[in-house]
Amino acid sequence: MIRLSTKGRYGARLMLNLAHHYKNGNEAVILKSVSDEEEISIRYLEQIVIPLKINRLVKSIRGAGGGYTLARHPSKIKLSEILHALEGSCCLVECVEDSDFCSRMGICATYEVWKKASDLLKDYFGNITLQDLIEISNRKNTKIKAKSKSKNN
Amino acid sequence: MIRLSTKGRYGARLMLNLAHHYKNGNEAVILKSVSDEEEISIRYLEQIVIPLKINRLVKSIRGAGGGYTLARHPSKIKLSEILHALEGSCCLVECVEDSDFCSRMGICATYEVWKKASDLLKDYFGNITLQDLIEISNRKNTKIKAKSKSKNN
DNA sequence: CTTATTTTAACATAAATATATAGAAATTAT
DNA sequence: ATAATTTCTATATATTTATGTTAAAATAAG
Repeated sequence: MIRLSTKGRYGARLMLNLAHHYKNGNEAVILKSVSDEEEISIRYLEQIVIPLKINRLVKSIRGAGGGYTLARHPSKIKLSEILHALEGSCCLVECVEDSDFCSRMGICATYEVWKKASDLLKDYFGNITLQDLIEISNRKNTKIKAKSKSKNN
Repeated sequence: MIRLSTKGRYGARLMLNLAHHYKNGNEAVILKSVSDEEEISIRYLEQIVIPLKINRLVKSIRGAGGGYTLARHPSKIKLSEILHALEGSCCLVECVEDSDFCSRMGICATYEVWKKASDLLKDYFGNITLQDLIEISNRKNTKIKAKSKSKNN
């Protein structure tokens, strides 16, 4: 499949969840709370958060009262950075980033196509920040609220 | 990873190989020859060719003198059709095609983003035919020939 | 200062899926 | 019949996805 791995998808949701809690002085959020809200196994979240920390997208605070926070303002974190941290790259096929991966690069017509498709995605994800996701999320939520309100009337 | 599976990649190369042999009355090509030329395990090609046949992108001719041929002219076969046959879908994440996949669709901001990214890819692959790949391939080859020629002079 | 609690961090393991190989039966041309 | 080739089924290996267990660090309470 052309598929974004669960790491990339769950990681994006983890980051968006932290972004939602970013206001109010950016208090630390524990993974248990993310796990409950996003319905993702806490054990799996623990693994996902490691590369995010290594790539300085989140900060960790250990011990009681600790948790995780975004390392920067949501508007300063691009989706492409998150995916890059979690997927190792943002490209569709390995041969696009690692020229040693396949010796046929020079003659392979499909290489050109995968390359351009990867660039399309990279551009797209490079222009979306967590702030954008928050706004999309808010729009969706207010729509839902409006709907359920009109139902009751 | 955001990754095209080997099925998709190998399948595209298999189809491109058949397309290269399409001229001359579209003679049948045996998988052994594809395997040798593309350096892909023949056993694996056997598995990959089945969905291509089911989706009527190739025709099979059994027995001695048999092999596989394209079902239509290369200009009439889109890359998106090949990927769809092999990947089941052309989308980045399952929730985009299968609304039962995730109950959070209504509130999930990331859904919107994966959806648009999937559409980007779908559009891109929907506008590339095997004929286009042949032309890219020819351009690449003549360039290589020109280079090795100038090296000798 | 000691102990208990909260939380991250690290390591190990299990389950599911994707990738790849192997053997042999079925079909067809000669 | 015989050789060439697809087709089917089984199996092996690697990678991804997910869970479980324990250790380490920081804080809070007494």
